[in-house]
Amino acid sequence: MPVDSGHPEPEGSGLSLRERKKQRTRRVLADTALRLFGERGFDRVTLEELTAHAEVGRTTFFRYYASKEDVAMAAEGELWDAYVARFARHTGPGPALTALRACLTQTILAMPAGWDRRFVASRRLAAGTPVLHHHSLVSSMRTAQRLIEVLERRLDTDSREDVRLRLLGELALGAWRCGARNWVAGRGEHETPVAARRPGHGGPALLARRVEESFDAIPAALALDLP
Amino acid sequence: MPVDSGHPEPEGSGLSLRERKKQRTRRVLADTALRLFGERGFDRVTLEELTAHAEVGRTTFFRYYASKEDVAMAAEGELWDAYVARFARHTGPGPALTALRACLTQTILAMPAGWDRRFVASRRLAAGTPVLHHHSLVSSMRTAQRLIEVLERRLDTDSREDVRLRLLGELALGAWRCGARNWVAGRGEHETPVAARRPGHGGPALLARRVEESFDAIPAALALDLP
DNA sequence: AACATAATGGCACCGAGTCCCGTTTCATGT
DNA sequence: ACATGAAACGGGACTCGGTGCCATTATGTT
Repeated sequence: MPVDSGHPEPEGSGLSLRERKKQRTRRVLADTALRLFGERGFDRVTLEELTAHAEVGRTTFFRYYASKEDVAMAAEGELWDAYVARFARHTGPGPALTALRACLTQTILAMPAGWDRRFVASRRLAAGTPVLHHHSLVSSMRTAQRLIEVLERRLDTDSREDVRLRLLGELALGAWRCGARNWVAGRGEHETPVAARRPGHGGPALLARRVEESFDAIPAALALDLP
Repeated sequence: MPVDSGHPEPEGSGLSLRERKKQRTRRVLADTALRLFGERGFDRVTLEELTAHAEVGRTTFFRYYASKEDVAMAAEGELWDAYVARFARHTGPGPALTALRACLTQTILAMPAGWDRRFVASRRLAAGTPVLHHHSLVSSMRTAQRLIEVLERRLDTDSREDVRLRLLGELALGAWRCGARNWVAGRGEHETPVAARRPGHGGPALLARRVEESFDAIPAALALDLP
């Protein structure tokens, strides 16, 4: 869809009028959703109300988002698309886990301005809404699957032949979940500087840091002893 | 609920008549569900039909299972309950990952007879039904969470303080997912003996073996190199 | 200006899940 | 054996997410 055909509109962001309208509708839906859900709770807002506020028909909504959960967690979806794309582009020898890790932090830091605010709003919703939390888990697992498929192509192997591929994908996203959880909780490895103010949780930089810390902890986790 | 109060029924499995009837209804629902879903597909069977075949009211169904997905994946739920219970009981020093691993394989091997057939039927359904696959992922993630809570109590730590706890929980269930996937696919580390006949997939023993292989592969996965 | 195509939104429909409430079935004490 | 209280049951109405159909409108093209 984002492929450029004839551009009759030299003005704007280089997209056709139709494309710009679609982008705009998509944004309006996501923004209104985050606002309404934040105000009154995910399950106390019906799609009827959401689409009314966004001034689109109910039918149109489903042409932009696959489900009510989907629009609430849109920010996460954008991160995963960017992550998989980056990892697929990434070329270079070295440890696979390091590559997975580097691509993830780079992706986080490269997300467009304002992304972190939308993301943290989603996470806040998910914290109090089981179905949203589930949606988040599933989307991260789907990301692991997509990473594995990239690895399979790169190494020309089947992940059923070599269990290591799947383990790596699972592990990378596991580390992400640890890091993200600690980020929204406002807790760090050692200290949480006062600078980590509530609303933004310190921004993408701190999120990336939390994820790095989780990756760092992997060897120590394997060695953890029970008393 | 399974606590023993006055037992007016010395006959049977040591449960009251009411309790036995409930167990029976629960089984009937799960069995009919697996049969109908297997015959015509998960989303081509309505709850109306399911409850009609099981001869219970629609209302009653939801007193036994939380959702349509839940009854389809009941076998998995039983495994997780048993796993968490065993790990909570498990006492003994040593590497935590080893304990998680041992408890999992022991739990698999200790599941009641016939469990593996129901389980493999569930997995087969899930393979062709996205919502069931999602349900499976979420229930394994919830299990990781429960294991983490056990670890927290054991070590008297918060998993936000010590990222290693969460990483371990994630890793254990990640290894499970790898092993289970290879088991249903009928693929092994090196070879798949002819003995691994289709329907039962070699039974719990082979499943446990696949999971062990996944745990074994963890160090090698961390060291995997990209060309 | 006329045409082709894509997006829109109204409408009817399906089915999962919740709630309420009257009825039935089991457990228990006399 | 029978009465009583509690628990399970099931019918029916309701909400709401999600799908399919189709006429209408808006955009891009010639």
